[in-house]
Amino acid sequence: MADRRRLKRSFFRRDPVALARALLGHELVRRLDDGSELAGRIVEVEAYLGVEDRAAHSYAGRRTRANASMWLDGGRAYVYFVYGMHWCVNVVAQREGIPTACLIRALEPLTGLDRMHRHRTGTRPQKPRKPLAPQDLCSGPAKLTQALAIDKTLDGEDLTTSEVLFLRRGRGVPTGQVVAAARIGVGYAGEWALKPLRFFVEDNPNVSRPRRGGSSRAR
DNA sequence: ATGACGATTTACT
DNA sequence: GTAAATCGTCATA
Repeated sequence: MADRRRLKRSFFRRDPVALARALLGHELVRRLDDGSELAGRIVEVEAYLGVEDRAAHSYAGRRTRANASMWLDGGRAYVYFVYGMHWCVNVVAQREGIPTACLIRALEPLTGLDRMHRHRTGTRPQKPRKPLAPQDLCSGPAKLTQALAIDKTLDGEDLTTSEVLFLRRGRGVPTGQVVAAARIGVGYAGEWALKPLRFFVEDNPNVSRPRRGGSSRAR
């Protein structure tokens, strides 16, 4: 198959910080029921370190129906629902039983832009009413799930075998172009909110919040 | 049964 | 800058 570029299990079975950095530059691919393909290059990722990480859903071993996928083997998808209306997608790291993951925060749209645009501006809720520039399609964790039609049905999906959601090897990002900064939206996590666990491609217009930084605002 | 809370986005002052 | 939209899930009772 032309599956040669698909990232395999061994790629994912490493600590979440290493995985987050490694994911930059590779492609997230979504195949729809009608066979069309939507794809984007990963330009922003956050690492969630598991039971010790107060910002992680799996903090202190807290295990629920909603976050159960975090305990799956590396290379699975963890899709969760937030704020009553948005879905976000993670790539699970390490191995079964170790609940660490990487949140995909932004993509550089590559293929299927028109379809992405329709997904982003379709009927409510919380969707823009005006035409969007390419850099508005996938420049945020819930924007990209809208654009790629990712929701609960893909929670737990095995990215190493799935026909509808997977990762494809892309052009890597030079270390010098990777910026580390504090994670977004986790102000409740105390000092864990300050750690530089967010990684993005410098000067890429698709990054959700380009600013560098070591601090984050408390809620 | 009820209440509080988000790993966000958009629109508006 | 701030506020509203919106609801599944979990903790408490």
